[in-house]
Amino acid sequence: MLRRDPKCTLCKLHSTAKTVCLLGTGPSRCDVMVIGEAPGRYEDEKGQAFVGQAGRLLTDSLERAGINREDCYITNAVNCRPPDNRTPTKAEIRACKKWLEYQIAMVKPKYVLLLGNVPLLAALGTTGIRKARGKPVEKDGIIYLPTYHPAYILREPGQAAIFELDLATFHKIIDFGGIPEERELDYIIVDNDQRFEAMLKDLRGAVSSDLETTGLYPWAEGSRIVSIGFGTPRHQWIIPGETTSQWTRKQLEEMVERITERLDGCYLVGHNWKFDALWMRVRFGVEWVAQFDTMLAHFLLDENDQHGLKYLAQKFLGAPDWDVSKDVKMGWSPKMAKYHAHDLFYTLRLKQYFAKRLALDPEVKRVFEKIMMPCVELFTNAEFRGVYIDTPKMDEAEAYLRNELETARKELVKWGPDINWRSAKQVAELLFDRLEIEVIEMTKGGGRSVSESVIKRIDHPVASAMLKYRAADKQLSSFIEGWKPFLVNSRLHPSFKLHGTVTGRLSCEHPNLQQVPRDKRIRSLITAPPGWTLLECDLSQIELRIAAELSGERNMIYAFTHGIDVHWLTAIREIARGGGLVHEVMTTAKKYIELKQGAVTYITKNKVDASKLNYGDAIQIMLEMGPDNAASLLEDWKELRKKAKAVNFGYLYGMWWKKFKIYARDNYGVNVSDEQAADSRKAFFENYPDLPAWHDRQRKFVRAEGYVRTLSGRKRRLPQAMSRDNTLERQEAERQAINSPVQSFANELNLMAALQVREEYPRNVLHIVGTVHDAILFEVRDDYVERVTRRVLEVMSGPRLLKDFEIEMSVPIEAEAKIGPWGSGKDLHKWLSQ
DNA sequence: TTTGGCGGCGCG
DNA sequence: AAAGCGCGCCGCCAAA
Repeated sequence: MLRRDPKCTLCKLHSTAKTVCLLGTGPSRCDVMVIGEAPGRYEDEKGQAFVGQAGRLLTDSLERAGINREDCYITNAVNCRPPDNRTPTKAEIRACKKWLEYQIAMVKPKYVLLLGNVPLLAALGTTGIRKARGKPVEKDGIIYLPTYHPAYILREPGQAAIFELDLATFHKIIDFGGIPEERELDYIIVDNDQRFEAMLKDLRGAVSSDLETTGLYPWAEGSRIVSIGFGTPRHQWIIPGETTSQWTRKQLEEMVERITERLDGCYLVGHNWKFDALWMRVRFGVEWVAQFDTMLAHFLLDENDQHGLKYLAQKFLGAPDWDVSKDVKMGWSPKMAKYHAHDLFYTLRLKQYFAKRLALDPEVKRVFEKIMMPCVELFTNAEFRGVYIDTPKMDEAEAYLRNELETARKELVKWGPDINWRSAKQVAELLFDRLEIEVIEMTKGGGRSVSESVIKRIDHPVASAMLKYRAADKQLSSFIEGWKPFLVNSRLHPSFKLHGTVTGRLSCEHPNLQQVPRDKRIRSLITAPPGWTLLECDLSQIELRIAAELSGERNMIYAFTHGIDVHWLTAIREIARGGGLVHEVMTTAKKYIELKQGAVTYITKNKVDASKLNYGDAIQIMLEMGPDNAASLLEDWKELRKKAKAVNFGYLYGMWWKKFKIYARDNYGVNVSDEQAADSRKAFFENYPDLPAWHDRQRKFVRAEGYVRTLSGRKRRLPQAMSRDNTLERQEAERQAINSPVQSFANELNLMAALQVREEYPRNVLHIVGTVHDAILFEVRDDYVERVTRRVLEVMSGPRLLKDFEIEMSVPIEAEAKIGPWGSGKDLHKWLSQ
């Protein structure tokens, strides 16, 4: 056991220090050692190292990096306090080095963190912390990582990020058991049978896999897999693929088959695995299921960051930039093999690291394991199946739209024969310069806006032709022409990105299935092939239900538990308050009573007679009959509900009345006065009095913590909310803190249901072909439509996975089904009676 | 010739 | 003073 020497006289510091030879603290034998500069005033007084402000910062930062201070031996390069807070001199460092060597000999650390220039000089004999920091150095079998001293961070808070990054690097080194970038790859090109057999034997435990391909779209003409790779903790195996002459097609197929068997017992790791799984499915017809996707793991750990493999490897593992040019990646070469080996190597290493990070947050980990990873497989299948397109109908739609476009164009050329009507700039010049129409709005970039909202307000014959042109042009270019390049055997294969949004919703591209117009002419092009039926099931009013659940809003909860449509409730309450539409309310209510052959009973159990109907009762009856009944009696009510829906979402998520004014004008051509608009907002919160407190709770939480969580535990990090000043960014973050848990959980419910339904039916009966935020699209075999529809609605109103997440909802969840071509499907009742 | 920002607009 | 949230795609246009 090492003994300190309070009578040490190796340098002059003993004469001024209160505590002479203040040695370190921590386990006398451990892997990790931290070396600081010298005791400060507080340490000197206390006789204990690293207990001041800088010590606390060190402890916190170590913890954030995943290192427990208790597991480290912490000491200083110089063990007596230099007077006047000066740094130790070189001579003092040299003199005290003996003590440092004793301590190292005792502790026998594998990894040493050097805090600042003084320990850098003491341990490695070099100076220049700015250059040396962040770069690990190996000496006498010990890995040293220099970084700044925490005291420097206290003085220069701007350097905190770098300090944290270095500590993260340090953690990685500990975790990895060495300096990542210095550890050599050991890759083997599988170019003969012996190597293939050796590879199979090596495929056990955690195995990373990755493909190199000729492109991004596996259905494209000439798409091929260039190489198939596997990474183990021992080797990286690269199999020359379809574009090489190393193996015949038959040999490759046999190899893939044997690998498939072997992978059964492995823990398969991929980065954006859906991509690779899809390629293997398309090119070889095999289904390789991964247990860990490093891209999705990082997405859950930081949704605000990028998730590319190279970026992450460099950020977390200190990897070099191993990227090569595009043409190297697309063709087989030794250079490409090495590149491929890097992908495999770092995918496996990232898995080690992210698995530990996920383990620190069990809630997020559960989302990863129970939702994200199962969804990788679900969407691989959805994308592989694709959506079926009614191509003859598509041709008809195209002809119709081309005709529309031409008609509009003929009208437009009367006003500007030489104008490119797709150019906002040229249109603005025509309208506001040549035709001298008054400028109505400016764009964000300072141009004169020619948006739909502006054109609608222009009283000139050119305006209506413009709107017609735009509508036809948009549909034609985005949904007819835009789809053609992706059409393969009458199917589109959109790509769903599980990491596509900060809230956890999916995004979709190539093409985007989630932005298909509701216009039947386009939407109904998506259908099912003969023998199958398209089924769409959506969670009704799901965001409002979740908002009601989270806020505990009494009126919303009442409405949902009593089967009242909340958008309708808002609409009716607004009418009752404003006192408008008296005539319409009375006649609709009367008609309803007559329809019901006399008296009706409404929720308050009062009996109402048509002849003695008063306005208050009429309002109650309107509420009870709901929007569909009302609309069947008077068309106008449909619009009204739509308007209320926008009001609900707008005000719910923090919209201000000024925006409501704009909304009312653009969507309903209603010019609302400032007073009316402000009043409508007030009324909304009077109708739903518990919402403000929920808004406040969310704001307070996000300001204090810098994040919010969904019911499932998924995190939305909003560091901007922690700003001390009430900046625009902070307010934005606060609104996101309100919206995010709602939007996020709505999506998760949808995914939970999709996962369960998929599990319950085999693929010869049902395919999920896509999701649209709160809806699932299926293809169902004709003879199963009724059974499946009933079951899907059941599952969506309470997926089993909620139990795994210990979520109990007091607000009921309901789902609706539409059977038939998308956008023109019928509900089950109508479908059965056809 | 390619890239990125912008305006505009489709969806939940 | 200013205040819904979340996306992708099209074409234009200027810069590289």
